[in-house]
Amino acid sequence: MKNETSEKAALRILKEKTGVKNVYFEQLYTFDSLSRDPRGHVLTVSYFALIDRNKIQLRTGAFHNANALPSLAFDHKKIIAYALKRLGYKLEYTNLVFSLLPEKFTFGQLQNAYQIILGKKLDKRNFRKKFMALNLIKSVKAKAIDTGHRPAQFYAFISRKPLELKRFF
Amino acid sequence: MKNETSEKAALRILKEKTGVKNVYFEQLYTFDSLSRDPRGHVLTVSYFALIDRNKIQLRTGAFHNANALPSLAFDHKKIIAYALKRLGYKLEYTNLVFSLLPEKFTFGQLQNAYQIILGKKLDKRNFRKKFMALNLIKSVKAKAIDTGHRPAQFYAFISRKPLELKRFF
DNA sequence: ACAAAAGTGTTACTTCTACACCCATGG
DNA sequence: CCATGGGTGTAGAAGTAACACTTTTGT
Repeated sequence: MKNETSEKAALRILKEKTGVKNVYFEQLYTFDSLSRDPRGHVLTVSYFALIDRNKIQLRTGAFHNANALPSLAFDHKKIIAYALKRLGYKLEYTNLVFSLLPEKFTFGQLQNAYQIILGKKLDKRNFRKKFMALNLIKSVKAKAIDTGHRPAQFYAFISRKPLELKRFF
Repeated sequence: MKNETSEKAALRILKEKTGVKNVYFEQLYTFDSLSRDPRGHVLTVSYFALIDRNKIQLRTGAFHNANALPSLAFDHKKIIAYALKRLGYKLEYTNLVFSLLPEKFTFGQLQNAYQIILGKKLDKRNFRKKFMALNLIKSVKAKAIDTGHRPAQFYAFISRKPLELKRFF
C-alpha cells in the first residue's frame, strides 16, 4: 500500500466490502494519537460514503444501527458519532439525500431519510412544501409496490450531482 | 518528531511562529496525494486557529490578505480557500467570533469581523438586534480610544468558551 | 462647521409552525 | 370495514429585510 493514497485505499476497501463504487464520498477526520493503537503512532484518515442501502451487497462485516453499536476497537465509536453529526448538518444545506435513496422514491421515503438522520419527526405537509420549493425533484411514473394503503406518487431527482443550497431545514 | 502527533506539532509551530497559545484551534483537512510533493507520498494534516490579530507577535513569516495571496508552495492555496469557507459556515452557528476579537470590543469591530469573513456588508441595526438577542455579550466600561467621531460603547463576551448555537446569520 | 462612525424603530414581507380531514389500497 | 400511509390548505407567529436621521466626538 506504499503507493496508495488514503482516499484510494478507502474507496478500494469500500468496494471490496460492499461491491459499491461511484457513490458520494467525503473525508471525515484524521485521528492521530500516540496511544490509540498498541502498535504505536498510527494515523487514521477516515471517510464516509452515502449509499442507498439496497445497493449494498455485503461481502464481509454486517450492518449495525448507528444508535446501537456493538463495542468497537479503538475510538471508532467517536469516529461514527462525529460522522453522524456532520451528516446531519450536510443534509441541511445540500441535496445529498439523493445518495441515500433509489432512483425513484416516494415522499415518504424521502421524509423518512431526513427524520432518521435528524433524529426527529417532521410535519408531512410542511416538509413537502419546503422540499418542493427547492425544485430538485420531478414526479415520475412507477409501479406502486406498497401494500395496505393508498399507493404513493414516485419522484426522482432532476440531477444526481452533489449541490450546495442556500439553506435547507 | 516521531513521537509527536500532528496536532501537537501544529500547536508547537503556531507557538514558535506567533508566540500564541490557548486559542481556538481545529483540524481542517488531510491532504494526501502521491504527487503533491516531490519528496513522494506526503500526508499533510492541516489545522486552523482563530486569533485576535493584535495578540500575534510574528517571529517569522508575514501576514497576507487571504484574498490576495502570493504564490504558494504545493496546494496551499486550496487549503486556505477551504479554511475560509469552513470558517464562514462556523461563524453562522457558533460564537467563535470571540476568538478574533480583544476582550473588550465595539459593535463596529464585531460587525466588521462578520463582514470580512462573510464577504458582504450587513445592516447595522439588524445586525445589532440579531446579535443582542443571542445574549452572548454584555456592555462594559472602557476608554474610548477612537478618534474623529462619537465614541462607541464597549462589549465583552459573557463566556469565552466555544459554543454551538441554533442558527446565526 | 465638517467629517465620520455610533446609535436607534417601524413597517412590509417572507418564512415557519401547528394543525385535521379525506383518499386509495390490501387484507 | 378496518388499518395504513398518502395527500392536501390555512391562519397566526416569528423572523427577516429595507430604510433615514440624530448624536458625539476630533480636527
